[in-house]
Amino acid sequence: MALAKHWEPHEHEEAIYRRWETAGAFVADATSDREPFTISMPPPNATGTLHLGHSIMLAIEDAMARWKRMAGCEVLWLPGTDHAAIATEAVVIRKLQDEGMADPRGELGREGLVRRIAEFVEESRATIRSQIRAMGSSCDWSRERFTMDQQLNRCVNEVFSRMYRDGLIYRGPRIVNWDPHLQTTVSDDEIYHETRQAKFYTLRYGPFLVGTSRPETKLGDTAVAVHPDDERYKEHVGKTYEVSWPKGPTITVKVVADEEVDPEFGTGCLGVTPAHSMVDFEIAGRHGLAIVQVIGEDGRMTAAAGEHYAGMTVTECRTAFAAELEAAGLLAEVKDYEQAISLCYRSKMPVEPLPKEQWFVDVNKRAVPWKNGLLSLRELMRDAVESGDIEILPEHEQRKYFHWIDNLRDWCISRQIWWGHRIPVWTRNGDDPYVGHTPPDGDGWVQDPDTLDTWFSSALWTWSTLIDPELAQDPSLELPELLAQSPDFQKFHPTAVMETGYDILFFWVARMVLATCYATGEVPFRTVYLHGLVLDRDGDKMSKSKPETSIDPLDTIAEHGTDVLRLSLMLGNAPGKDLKLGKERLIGCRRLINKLWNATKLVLMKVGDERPSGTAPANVTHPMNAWMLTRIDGLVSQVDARFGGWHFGDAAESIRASFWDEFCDQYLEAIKVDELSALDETREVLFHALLTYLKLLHPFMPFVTEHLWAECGAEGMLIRAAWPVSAGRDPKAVAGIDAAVRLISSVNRLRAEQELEPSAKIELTIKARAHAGDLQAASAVIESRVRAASITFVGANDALPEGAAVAVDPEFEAAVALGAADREAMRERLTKQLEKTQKQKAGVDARLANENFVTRAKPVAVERARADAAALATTIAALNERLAAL
RNA sequence: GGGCGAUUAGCUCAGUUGGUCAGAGCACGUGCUUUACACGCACGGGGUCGCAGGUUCGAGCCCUGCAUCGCCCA
Repeated sequence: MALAKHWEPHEHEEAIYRRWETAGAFVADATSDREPFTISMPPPNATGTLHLGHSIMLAIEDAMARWKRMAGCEVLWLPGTDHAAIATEAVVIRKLQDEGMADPRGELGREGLVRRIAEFVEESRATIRSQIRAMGSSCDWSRERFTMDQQLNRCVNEVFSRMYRDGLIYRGPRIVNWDPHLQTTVSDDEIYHETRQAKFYTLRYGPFLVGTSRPETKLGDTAVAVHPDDERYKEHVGKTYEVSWPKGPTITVKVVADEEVDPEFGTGCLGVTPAHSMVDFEIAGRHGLAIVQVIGEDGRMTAAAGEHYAGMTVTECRTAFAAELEAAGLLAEVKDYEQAISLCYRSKMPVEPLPKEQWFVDVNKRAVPWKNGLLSLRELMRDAVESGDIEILPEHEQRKYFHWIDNLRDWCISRQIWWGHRIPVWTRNGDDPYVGHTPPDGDGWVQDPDTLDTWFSSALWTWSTLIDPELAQDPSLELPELLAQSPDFQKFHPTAVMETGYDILFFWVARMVLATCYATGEVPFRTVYLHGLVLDRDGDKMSKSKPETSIDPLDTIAEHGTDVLRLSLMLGNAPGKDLKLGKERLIGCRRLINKLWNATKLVLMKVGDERPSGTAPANVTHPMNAWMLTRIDGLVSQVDARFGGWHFGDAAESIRASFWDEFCDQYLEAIKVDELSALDETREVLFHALLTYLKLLHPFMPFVTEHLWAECGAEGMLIRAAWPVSAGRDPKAVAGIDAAVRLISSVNRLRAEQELEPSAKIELTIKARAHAGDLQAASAVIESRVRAASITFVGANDALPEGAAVAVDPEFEAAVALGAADREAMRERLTKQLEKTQKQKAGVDARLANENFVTRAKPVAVERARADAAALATTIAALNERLAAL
């Protein structure tokens, strides 16, 4: 039965996916002898919906997985979802509030709220699951994981406990980023900066002038710092002053000398507010200064700010305090200023630096055994990449990684929210804290109320997902035993590739390196492939406020099908490169799929109901067939090389180019000639070529290729077909057909130039300087492609017909005998070609005349130049002859 | 302020170790109901490779400076 007119994705995609799944095509076998290839899918938020960031991730990873699977690897692509602590808790609380619950935390209590969140997550997780399926993802659903699964919790507790015992986790007061809106700390990487128009105030401050953009914090100052070499203030260093603010309080400030102070900035005096600035906190630590907290966790001024200000919000206090300073004549100057403020990624609200008792990961303590030494976590992260154990692509991201490591501070891992892995620490009056993966024996123990940063559990993702869930329930097993006895971990870890967006390198990738090297002694992955952002056609971030350029993956799938979306994300895709995606691009991809569809239709018609084997025939007689086999062969090598170098966009592009230009435009047109299509070998080559293109394209457009594979009646499912292998055919052996292709093109150019009627048949004469045999063998093809009534071959030294339009090539001349030839047009073109050729020859000659070139350039280059000069000379002679004949 | 990039045809981008490297797709122009495909076919026009120096026999490619744009960090 003939193929339908067009590919209708919606009629087939779901059924095809179900066929793959039912056949178990995605399931990895931990007991196989095949080489493992593992990808841990970066887990989307369990409550999220598919966006283009997910789509590009899934498209790339699925292409990797399908390619490696066809190439014979035991592929495990492990899917999962993330509990996304802060985001999810906030969403559920808002939902409950919308439903009329004023204070969900207070009304439900901890257990109640966590249960509600868990229920919500469970329900909404189905959405993202089905969307990952809709993308065609060939991931192993039997191994799906969730970051809050039992065995993942076990791993989290194990790692926390071990780090605590090794002294790598400590509890201590430090300045943290406090989000008063979400009522939790956030890590350094969860904040971003924005510049806003603000005022810069300079206040009279005892004997000093001190500048600040946040005058309200000055209520909590305990020192004035100056640079040790600053002569202006030398006499003050070491003294203590009392500063009385108009409405209180009176603060006591010590004058200290500290290198950190920039004497050029402002007045060179820095009011030190240890409680509300990271830098000041460190200065305070160096000089043993008091810490006075004047801003509370609710974002309001504390009692320490004095009775007058206590209870005001920060903004209210700033206004009030500035006004009172001015009234008292203590405000020396106010100017406009671009202030960089810190905002929380989640809430988009300003974060307050506050001193707080929190859990931290110490990145500087040398306590990790690694390669015969004892390293700090910072050094460990550096070594894993520096040593080449982990490769980061694109390479320049590696430099950013090192830069980030150099500036890394201890990692605050505790969060004041309820949805997440609870910190496995229990305390009891008078006892030392108990830290472990199970609660302690005895009564009266209270577990730390905080939960861990989501990234702490995601940091274990590559291996905690491979721990056997049954074994994880046995508390008597130590972590090394759990690892040793989990078949999946043994077979599939370290993973091969971590494929994710470059925007997540520090949040996640670096932390996986840290936690995994520490806990398992193995790197989490060999290669980090970082893809770019998907932007709109103008190069801006996609945004709902720009609907005309915004593209939604689900809409695109509905409108064009999944293959179109995937291909549009893969063509032109290179590591680290942002991708501009517009509607035009989608249309372009749809065209390729349509072309594939129709080419298959033609091949099936030509091949007939009795299908050939699909393998390449061992021997072919017709040069056109040899040419096609050679082209396919070269393509396979090229695609392998590009896949191997992770250049997916280039791989897709080379397949597209070969398929369209060589297979469709040349070969499929050629086989319309009966003489060729009547050959059995042609049917075999046709079918073999088509199946090979289907295989090569499968990682990029799995649905339509799988469908066409079935339409071809090929064996089994394409997803399990063997990846093509190049036979290493010599392209020089088919140069004759390359010449024929050029000849067809030049004759058609003559036709256009002479403005021949499309239906007019021509009399063609060919003078072959090379490949005469192949050109003659292909004469029927040439005849059909250029619409010739007849072709006459003449010897290399014979004359061409008088008054004919002629095309000149280094290897042939082609003459179209036509009475009405437009001599002027032809003279013009030949002259133009002659000028161009002469210019080229002059360039080559000049090089060859240069003694330095001949003696100093690589011999290969010189030889090539000589060959070029000879070929150009032949062409020039022929062109001159043609012009003279006119 | 520190770091990382980018700048090649109207647009999106290829150009691997310096030597036919000035290319592709889209868009554009002309012609075509050629028996798979107008989501097509044939043919064509279009760029002093951001600017200025330098290295070299030779630079889109290497080096230096500048300009413009983008991202990350402070």
